[in-house]
Amino acid sequence: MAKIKVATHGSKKDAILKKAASLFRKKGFASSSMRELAESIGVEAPSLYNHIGSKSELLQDICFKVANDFTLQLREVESSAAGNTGKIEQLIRFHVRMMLQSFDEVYVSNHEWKHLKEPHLSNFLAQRKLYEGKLVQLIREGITEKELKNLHPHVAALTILSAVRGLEFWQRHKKDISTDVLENNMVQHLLNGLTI
Amino acid sequence: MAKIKVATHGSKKDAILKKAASLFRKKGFASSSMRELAESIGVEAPSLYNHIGSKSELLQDICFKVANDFTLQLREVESSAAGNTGKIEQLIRFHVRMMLQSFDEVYVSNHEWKHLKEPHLSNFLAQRKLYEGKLVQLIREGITEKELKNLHPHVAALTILSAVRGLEFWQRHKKDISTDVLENNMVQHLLNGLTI
DNA sequence: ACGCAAAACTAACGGATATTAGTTTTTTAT
DNA sequence: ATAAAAAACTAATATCCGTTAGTTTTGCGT
Repeated sequence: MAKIKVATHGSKKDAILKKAASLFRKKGFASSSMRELAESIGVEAPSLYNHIGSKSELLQDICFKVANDFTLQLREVESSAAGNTGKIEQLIRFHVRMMLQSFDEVYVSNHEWKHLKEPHLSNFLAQRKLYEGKLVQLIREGITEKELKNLHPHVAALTILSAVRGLEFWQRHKKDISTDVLENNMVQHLLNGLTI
Repeated sequence: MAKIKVATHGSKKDAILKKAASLFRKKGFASSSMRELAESIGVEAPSLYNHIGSKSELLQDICFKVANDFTLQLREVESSAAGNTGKIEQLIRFHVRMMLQSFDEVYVSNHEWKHLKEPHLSNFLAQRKLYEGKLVQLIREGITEKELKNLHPHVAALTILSAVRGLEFWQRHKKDISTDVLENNMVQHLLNGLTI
């Protein structure tokens, strides 16, 4: 009866993916049913299968879209003229923007990846590990070149990645503060510390 | 046939809770079945109900045990003689230790609380909000008293809490580094920053 | 206006789930 | 040793899930 509403320049699958990201974020992948997803779109569950292959495929598409965005940005940062500290700063700012602009998708990618099926699960984890490794290397070089304190590079990388990830809790206060100020605060805290 | 193995000074329910925390962490609450849990203990699923009320109850017990531990520690820190910065440092160190010593439970509390049923869900969130609020207040006072940089207190609190939370990814490297060094690294990074 | 493809629908299947009921075995207390 | 209580078992129920099959409706190109 009802038809799937498509945004301009978006396929029906894209419309489904958007709703799926929202549902998966709110209820978790395993607790979200195709019937619920269909209802949120205004259609019966089997109708979805005219546009998608399976429930798993939705999760894959969401997770890898996010992972690819970050991988792409990392490449861009790496080829920039900035120093190590500057590159790290660029990455922090990108994470902040992504979290605010694609909240549902980033959240799902961060929280629900463990429900990916093989071989996608392994691919995803490998991509994450690669990303993390590159950041560790940036920090390591920063330490070598006396830009950064001599902290354990893995711990520092984890601290940075986790801190930006924590912006998922920021959604409620979104209107209190602009994206710029938020970026600046995170960069200031993570690079220069909290104490005076 | 088989009996539930109980640790010294622990009830059978405690033994179940320990296994449940491990299972829920690995597979997520919604994707963990009572049959799986029973199997990991070496018993049939219905036998569990001689010791517990429901699957939900397991999650509640895990989440509130962790929440209470943190709330209790917060009270202790508040009544200490340390300054604001010192109190924040104590909290960071406690988070690190909790994450390493009660990994499964803290992880489940952090990731699976959304599957709590009312009124427990509301209680849990209220308790978290209270905890977060107290930390924000510590930071606010630190800023007023010129101990801390003038950052947005909410953002700083979120950064700290998220960073320690991120130690869940540290499990793989656990043996690389001692708890003390890890604590020191986190405190140093979050309070004094990464740059020299 | 008409035909065809896209996309909606209804009905249904096989399987998994938490939990209950009822029964048997095991442990504990006297 | 024996009775009572605790805790295991088997069987079963009702519900929900992802997905398929088959059918009807919709909408676009001619």
